[in-house]
Amino acid sequence: MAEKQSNKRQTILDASLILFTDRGFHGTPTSLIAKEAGVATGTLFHYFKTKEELIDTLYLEIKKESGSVLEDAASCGDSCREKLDNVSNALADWGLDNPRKIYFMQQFCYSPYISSTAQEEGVANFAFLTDLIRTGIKEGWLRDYPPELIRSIVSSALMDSVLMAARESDPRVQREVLKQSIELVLHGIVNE
Amino acid sequence: MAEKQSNKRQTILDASLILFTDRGFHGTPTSLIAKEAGVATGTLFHYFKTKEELIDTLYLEIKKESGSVLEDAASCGDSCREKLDNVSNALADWGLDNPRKIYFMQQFCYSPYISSTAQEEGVANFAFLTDLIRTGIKEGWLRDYPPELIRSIVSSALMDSVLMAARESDPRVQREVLKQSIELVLHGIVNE
Amino acid sequence: MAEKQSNKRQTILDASLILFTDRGFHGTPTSLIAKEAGVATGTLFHYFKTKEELIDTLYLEIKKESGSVLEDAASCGDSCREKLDNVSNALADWGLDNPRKIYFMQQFCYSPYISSTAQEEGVANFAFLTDLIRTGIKEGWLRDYPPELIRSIVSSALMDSVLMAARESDPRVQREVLKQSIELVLHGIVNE
Amino acid sequence: MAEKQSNKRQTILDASLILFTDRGFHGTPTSLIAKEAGVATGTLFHYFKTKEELIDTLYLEIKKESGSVLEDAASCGDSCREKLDNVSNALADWGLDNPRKIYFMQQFCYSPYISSTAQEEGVANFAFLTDLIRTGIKEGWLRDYPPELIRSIVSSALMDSVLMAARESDPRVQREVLKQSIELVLHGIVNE
DNA sequence: TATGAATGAGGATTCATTCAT
DNA sequence: CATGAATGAATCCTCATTCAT
Repeated sequence: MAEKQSNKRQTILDASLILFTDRGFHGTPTSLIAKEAGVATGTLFHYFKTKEELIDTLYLEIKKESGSVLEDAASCGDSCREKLDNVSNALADWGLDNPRKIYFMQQFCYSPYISSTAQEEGVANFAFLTDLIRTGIKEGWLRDYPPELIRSIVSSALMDSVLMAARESDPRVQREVLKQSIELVLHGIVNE
Repeated sequence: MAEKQSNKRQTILDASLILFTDRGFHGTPTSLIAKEAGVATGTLFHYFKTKEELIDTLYLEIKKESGSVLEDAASCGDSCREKLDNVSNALADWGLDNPRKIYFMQQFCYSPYISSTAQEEGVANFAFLTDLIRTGIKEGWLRDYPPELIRSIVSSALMDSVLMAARESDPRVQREVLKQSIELVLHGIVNE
Repeated sequence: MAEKQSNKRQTILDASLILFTDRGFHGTPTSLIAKEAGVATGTLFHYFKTKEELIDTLYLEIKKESGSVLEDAASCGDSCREKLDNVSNALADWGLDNPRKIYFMQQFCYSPYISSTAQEEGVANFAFLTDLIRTGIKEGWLRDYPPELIRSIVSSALMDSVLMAARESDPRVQREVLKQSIELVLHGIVNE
Repeated sequence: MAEKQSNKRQTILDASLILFTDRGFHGTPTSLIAKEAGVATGTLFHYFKTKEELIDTLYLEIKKESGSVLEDAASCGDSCREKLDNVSNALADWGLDNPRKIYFMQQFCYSPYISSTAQEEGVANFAFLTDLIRTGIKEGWLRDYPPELIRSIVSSALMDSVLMAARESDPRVQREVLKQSIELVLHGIVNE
């Protein structure tokens, strides 16, 4: 009932994620995306006016998805501290399930390929994190540093760690690597 | 006196760094690099067999330069702790002086555009950092976590911070941002 | 009515034959072929993945056409001797009508430009000739020499003669030259 | 005393013959010729003003060499008939010793790459053959056909045969193939 | 003579995008 | 909605040739 929209659109986005992370933007012709998605080249341009729009869309959808995953995690905690722990763990879980999405964000977040408007829109999905940090500082258990800076450091360190962990083959090792990363990073920002 | 060798090679590398960080690999035709460097297109290919070789070379030279800057800083400290501080500060200083080089490394370090052999060669320049960390752990003042993981977290967090800082216009603010970042990051990895 | 398939492919092949025989492979840019054929450069590469594939295709189509012309001629004779005469005359007729095709084959048959697989495929179209010669030898009226050798000598001599004849302007002279060539060549291979 | 001219010129011509027959004109950059010849690119252009001049020169030298080999052979016979036999055998001998030179002539004699003046000059070296044939016709033992046509047929058939023979590995087989070819071809042009 | 760095016009090929069906 | 043939501007790279040393 709800999922009316042709599934071709999603098929194209799925194929794009794989191809872009494997071969980069430039290394991925639209014709190849269409072929892998099993549609005609013209069809791709029905759903996305240009290649850039396709890229932006994919970027935003991933940003949105990860943002809401983390926001859900935050809402499941009672204390602010607990919320931050939940968020960290949720990022680890989701990242290990979706390493390509993490890779995509890391690889291209500063890329000139992504339009700056998409860039800004994407970042907006994580505004709640800054708020969370701000609260933690007020409560005194987070060190008193610029919330934006804390958020930036935490997220870049954790995203990189997810990528490191994803390179391990044993899931137990993956989880261990991320657990340690979280400990290291959070230890840096809490008092005591 | 001594540096006879044609400077065109270096001119091409310099122009490439600016163009690549402004416009990305794909957005930078070799013809434009040649034009900006003030040489003929053929000359570019005289020094670099392909565009990819140019990219790899630039990547490796930057990795090498930054590696040796940090290594020099490390050698100027007496204690291991002092060495680590010096390295952190050196990264901040060099990064603020060469934000494009940081940007280049961040933007492309996982990029499919850079050959994996160049990737590996580049990483080798930072092996001494892992050793330094290992020593710190043995001495007891660094927390006992996998040295590779610590190095990865510190470097990704600091490089990101350099980029944040570089966006500030006031040099004083830039230095302050980086000072805070170093405090946050190091606090995460030392005991107590 | 039936030939729906875009005729652009054939247009490109036709233009190629003229240009290649006039200017050689190297002297014929793909852009010029496209222009003469009245299509966009991209279209040429839509039908032929590379310039070499275009060349191979043209070579093979000509070999196939000439092969089937000669085979048809052979099938129209009662005796083996008659078949051989028919084949010789058919080569003369077809050659005078299509001197460029003869020229193309002569000029490039051993050329490094044509892939060796195309080379072999092309030769296969004339296998029936060797069989014909073999029969003639068994019947006793052809001299007992290696059939392959006979075929090679006859065809190289006649093809060259077609080219000589084609240089004459008067069709009557052309026919006379070829009649004489056939007499000379066949006289060399028959007994008595 | 006599061989003053720098041997580099000859070295370049030697390298050219090998490269041109292996890779064709277009597939052989002047830089590669220079490298194989062990000289600088500039040196090549000291001896040959352009690439075309190099090609023409090589073509003419080969034509001249083969022409004089055949002319020498002709001069060693008493009767006209004997001369023709000697010429045929000399072509076979020289061809087997220099298959690349035969190949070069065959591959490129009609090529648009060779200037038409070089073409004509080259053919001039074989004028004596036409005279020889003309004499043979007058003497009555050669069939009365246009001498030019006879010469053309004989030479194209024999050159092709040399190439066929050269593909054989056993020298004995090579000689046998050529002996048979000569028998076939000459049988076509003599009376009786 | 000999060198080889430098040149830049030219050429094969790619690919985002359109549009008639 | 869907198709895929057609387009042609744009790009990477080659290579004959020059010239300062």
